Amino acid sequence: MNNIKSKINCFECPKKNTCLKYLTDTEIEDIQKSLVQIKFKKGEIISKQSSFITHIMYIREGIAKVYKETNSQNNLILDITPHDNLIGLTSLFNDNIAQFTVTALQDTFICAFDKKLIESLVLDNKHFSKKIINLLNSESRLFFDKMVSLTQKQMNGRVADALICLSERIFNSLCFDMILSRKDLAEYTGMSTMSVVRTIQKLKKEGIINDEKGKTEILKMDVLKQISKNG
Amino acid sequence: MNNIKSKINCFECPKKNTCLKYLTDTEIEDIQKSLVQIKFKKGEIISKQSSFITHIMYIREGIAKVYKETNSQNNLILDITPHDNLIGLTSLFNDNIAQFTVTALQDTFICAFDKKLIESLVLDNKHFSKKIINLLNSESRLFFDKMVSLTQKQMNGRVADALICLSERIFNSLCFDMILSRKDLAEYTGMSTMSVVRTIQKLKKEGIINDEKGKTEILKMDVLKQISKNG
DNA sequence: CGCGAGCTTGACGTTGTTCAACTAGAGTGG
DNA sequence: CCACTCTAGTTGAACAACGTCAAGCTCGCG
Repeated sequence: MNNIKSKINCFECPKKNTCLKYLTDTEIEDIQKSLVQIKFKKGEIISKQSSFITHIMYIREGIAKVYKETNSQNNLILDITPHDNLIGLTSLFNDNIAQFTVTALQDTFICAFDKKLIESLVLDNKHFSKKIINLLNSESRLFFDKMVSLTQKQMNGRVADALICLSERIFNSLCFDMILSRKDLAEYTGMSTMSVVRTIQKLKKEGIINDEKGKTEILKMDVLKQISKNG
Repeated sequence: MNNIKSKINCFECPKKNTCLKYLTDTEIEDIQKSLVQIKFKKGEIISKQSSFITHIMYIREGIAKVYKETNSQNNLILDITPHDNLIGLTSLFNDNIAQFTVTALQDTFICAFDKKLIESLVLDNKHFSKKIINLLNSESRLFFDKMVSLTQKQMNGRVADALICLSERIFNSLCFDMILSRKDLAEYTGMSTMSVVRTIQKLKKEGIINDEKGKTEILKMDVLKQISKNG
């Protein structure tokens, strides 16, 4: 973890239009004042379940995993969150205790906004408010779909869903770094690590994917989609 | 389904403080103007997945089940929603296609508010906005917990969770009408109907619950909670 | 009385987990 | 540079959990 000494100015930020699009210049100035920028190394904890939430975080660069720590040995990975996304929105106007842990899957660059400030912006700025509610609801939809995947599909389908998610939502490419360990994949799909291994080996043998030295390539996306559909 | 001829006046509504608490009198008047009140009989569809959403619904009386219809035979019941709750909030500032089907588990009395009106109230009224976001986020938390239950617990734990939910969240009583069929319970817990039956029979034999003629009683809540905790 | 929907039960097959042993590669210290 | 350790990944065999099939049951209802 590493606080950035020379803060990037929000007005000059190349991400300005992604993240601050709906804010006025005065509002961006307020953001700028309270802004904290932090770099996290791969594997580091960005936010810990049950701790006090003071900030809403914007992933400027990198990828994070968001998961519930449960009493059992296995966690449940709720979401893999790529750059240009906000983390912690579900704590808005709710209690300030983090509902999940967030860690960096790659080196990750975070802009942390004061939660109270964001809350007041949501109340004062209609465009921002609209966007935030829209984001919350889009997120909910992803979770509903994930819930269907987890309850209705069996191993092949769930692993296929995970791979499709990585390819389409996270990397936007058929070939990508396998940033998730087998155990991560297990916690993401609600399976055991060994079952994940076996399922992936099968997909490899059938020539549907390739997976070597941390690089995964989807060779037959159509077949993978079919597997996802059939459960 | 039955449109109410003599509309209940919002200002005289005994539920006024639950539902319209954060609105001004002028705003309540607007609500009143566009208000549609509908009675649904047990089993009737209140809102159908994939149909066009025009209204946000308030369950004035009754209980509804909210579920995803999937390609498989089995649906996934996302939530059992008791009276004094809003349905359809996840469609706010999102597209207008219903993401799930809602049916009445009991005779249910709905107040349907124009969605566009609600959206404009959310943008214009800070207190209301705050409350709506709070509701959305509280709902999300329930879903996260449900997801943990579905993925990490086995049958006993999941059935225990369902019964505890009915007792504590829906009926607020250890003894309640079993409004869910065995198939409903299966779709709520992600199990097969037969497995639900077997699990419930076991709980009965062990004297933890009683279940006769559509009435369910939790005899040993402490044991049930233990089962829920142990998975 | 007979019908049908929902519930129940047992036997059996499938799916997925667990345990244990083994492998490969990365990092460490001498 | 080599031995050593450590972790992640892999594999097979035994086992448990859960679903499926088929049959019978119950109860409300016409």
